Amino acid sequence: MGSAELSDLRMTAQRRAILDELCKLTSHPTADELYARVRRRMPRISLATVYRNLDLLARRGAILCLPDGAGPRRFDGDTRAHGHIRCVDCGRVDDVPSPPPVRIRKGFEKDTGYEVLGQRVEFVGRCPACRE
Amino acid sequence: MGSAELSDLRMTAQRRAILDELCKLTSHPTADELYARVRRRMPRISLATVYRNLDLLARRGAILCLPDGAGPRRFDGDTRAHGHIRCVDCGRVDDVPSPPPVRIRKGFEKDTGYEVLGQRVEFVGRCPACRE
DNA sequence: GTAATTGCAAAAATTTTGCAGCATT
DNA sequence: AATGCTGCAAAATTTTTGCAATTAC
Repeated sequence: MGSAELSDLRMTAQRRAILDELCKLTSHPTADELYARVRRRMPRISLATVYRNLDLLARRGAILCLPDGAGPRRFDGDTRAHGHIRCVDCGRVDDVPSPPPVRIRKGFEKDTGYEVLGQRVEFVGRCPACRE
Repeated sequence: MGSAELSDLRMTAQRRAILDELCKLTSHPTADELYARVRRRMPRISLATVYRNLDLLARRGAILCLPDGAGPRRFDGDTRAHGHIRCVDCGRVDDVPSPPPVRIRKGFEKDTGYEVLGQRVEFVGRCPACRE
């Protein structure tokens, strides 16, 4: 949702449905899971359309991409500041309160020559189900 | 290198070569790039062996896996505390000084039920070459 | 009307697996 | 000797792309 630069995109029914379903979910779905959901409303949509839209939306900051060390990427429709915790065993991702932003040392931007755009903090752990 | 639990692994020539090349590189290579390197010393090694070893080593914390939003995963042989900055345009990853650890609020562990094992801070930005 | 977007199918890219033989412990 | 590991080839998984038709602007 929200404040991102979507004005250069045409709002098709498919795009709206994808965005809508993603924002409705709190489960950080993979492209395939989201496809299954959207297909219930729109049976003829293709997986390629889901991928294409997730890519476009993520590029514009309208959604978040949460890559994992293994398995498919996950996506998050909630772009408000918040952190994530990911289970090392099953890959599940949950939200955690917004971690305080890490202060960037002046010198590191100068040393690396990078223009810094943002930062991500992610915790890794073991979820309740996998702790047993 | 170092302090990880490798005692349950047999130290084969392939494993040693993979670990050695990865630790020598500071470029956070993909599995395929690493394969190309190791193959110069050991022409008959297979890509499957590289993947299998990267997986085993990462699981034990002997190396780090740095998944990206798009494209293949990258790996890091340096497990000492340090952060990363990734270019949004070309995917290149560089090291930055160790960011201070984020203090975990007591309640969030209790709320989520997760056992917290660690945390990752990653900056995103635009590298010198892509800024032009 | 124009150009972005779509569905479909096919391909590409990335990663994993089965298996028989080999090597480390 | 036992069992983990390897190379090879094949498969599985995940993601991207070509193209003609469709649709938003």
